[in-house]
Amino acid sequence: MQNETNSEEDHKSAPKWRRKPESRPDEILDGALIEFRSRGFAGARIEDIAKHAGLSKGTVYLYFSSKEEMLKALVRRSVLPISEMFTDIAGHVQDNNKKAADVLSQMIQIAANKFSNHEIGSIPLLIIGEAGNFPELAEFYRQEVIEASMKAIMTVLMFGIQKGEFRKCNPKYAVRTLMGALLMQVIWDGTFARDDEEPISYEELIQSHLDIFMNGILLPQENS
Amino acid sequence: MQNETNSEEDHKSAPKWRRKPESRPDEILDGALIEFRSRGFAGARIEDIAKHAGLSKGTVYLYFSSKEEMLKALVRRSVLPISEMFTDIAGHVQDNNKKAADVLSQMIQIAANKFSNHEIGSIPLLIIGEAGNFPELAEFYRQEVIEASMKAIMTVLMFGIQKGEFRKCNPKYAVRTLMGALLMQVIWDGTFARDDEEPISYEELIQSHLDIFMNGILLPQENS
DNA sequence: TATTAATAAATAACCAGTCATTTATTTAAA
DNA sequence: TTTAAATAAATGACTGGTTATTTATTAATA
Repeated sequence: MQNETNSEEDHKSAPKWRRKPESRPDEILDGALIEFRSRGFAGARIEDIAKHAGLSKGTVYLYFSSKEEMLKALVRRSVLPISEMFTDIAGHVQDNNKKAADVLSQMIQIAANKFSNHEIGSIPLLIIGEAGNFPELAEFYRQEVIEASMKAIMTVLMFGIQKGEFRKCNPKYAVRTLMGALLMQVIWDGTFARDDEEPISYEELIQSHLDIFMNGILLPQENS
Repeated sequence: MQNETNSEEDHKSAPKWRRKPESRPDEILDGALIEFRSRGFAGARIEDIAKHAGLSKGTVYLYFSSKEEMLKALVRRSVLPISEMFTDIAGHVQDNNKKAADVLSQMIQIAANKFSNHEIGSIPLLIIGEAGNFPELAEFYRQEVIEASMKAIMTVLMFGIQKGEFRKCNPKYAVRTLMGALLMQVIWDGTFARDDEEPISYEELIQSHLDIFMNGILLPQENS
């Protein structure tokens, strides 16, 4: 991640070389995530967070004005890729001639992929633990991640029902059936999984889950 | 918030001071749950917990030796009814001639009922937030609640497969499909639900969920 | 040198847990 | 029955340790 150093001396113009790397705030957030998750927000010590980034306590205040600001930045950082992904996919549903079931499968698989990344999957767990202290943050996450995701999924569900591909169902509840297993896996990994055991395979879980869900929601059809 | 007067005779009630009732530890735990959930374990103040029970700080130490002890007692209190319930039900599966699907439905409905009780449903959320600080507690909950529940459900699933009632599936994953929606609802209620909106109906959600799940897992049959 | 980055030390709150003291209730002597 | 110990329950000021944030100082770069 180093920029080309001042091998080419340029005194006045060009990108200024700084010891402060661009990635510094990100590195601090990485440490913050680790500490927030393992000690809780109140229990996490700034000094420990700094240590993860190879800095001393005071230095993190050059990048974040407070502990709370770190938490907010952490959540913000995790949110963008998710909502983008979903609205993007949903926008293409009606255009192509894919089956709704395939679109749905694809969405869940992509989501599973995202959330299997610790940096993204840990955030909902953090919010669950801190929602009482930071209700605005929980509300933000609800809107930007959960409701955006639900909306995208419900769109496809309704589309599938409309087409006669899916049985009639209430998408408001069906979406919870669909997302629940994924959430459960995220929580399992971040809370209950032990080091000494074979981890649950996201891939197999999602495959099994989609198999049951699709079988449960598809209308029996002669052929297509 | 005054005491119900003593059963024996007493002429005047002095509001300032109350005799130690048997229920006192439970009242303290109720307050602890509220504070732990809204501030996190580290952020919760003993004085606030005490206030919920109408006591002063020092008094809670007559009942619990430390904050950590309160947390442990809180989890312990919530655990017993759950595991009892499940092992009890599972034990009766093979005896009667119910369909596996009906047994499963019943189990999920009973579980939903239990977890819709705030005192029980809040505990997994608490553990998710504090698993890093109290790994033994997370492990305890995993074994006593999650694995006990999973085991009971998987028993019924395997029974249903064996009977030819259910399609072949891997119970290890199917149980996650089944429990996930319930977990999602618990988290929704405890983390993201707003006061200004119609709450999601457990009953309707579970009905929809079971409908999809059963439809997804049942073998098509002529008649029964 | 001037400026920015980083640090280490200092400050100011905060709060778990303790304990000397107060208050209600019970016991039993008068 | 009245009254005065004795006991049980509850209190809240206080202590000690911890840590977020600020400030003074040093180091590195342009």
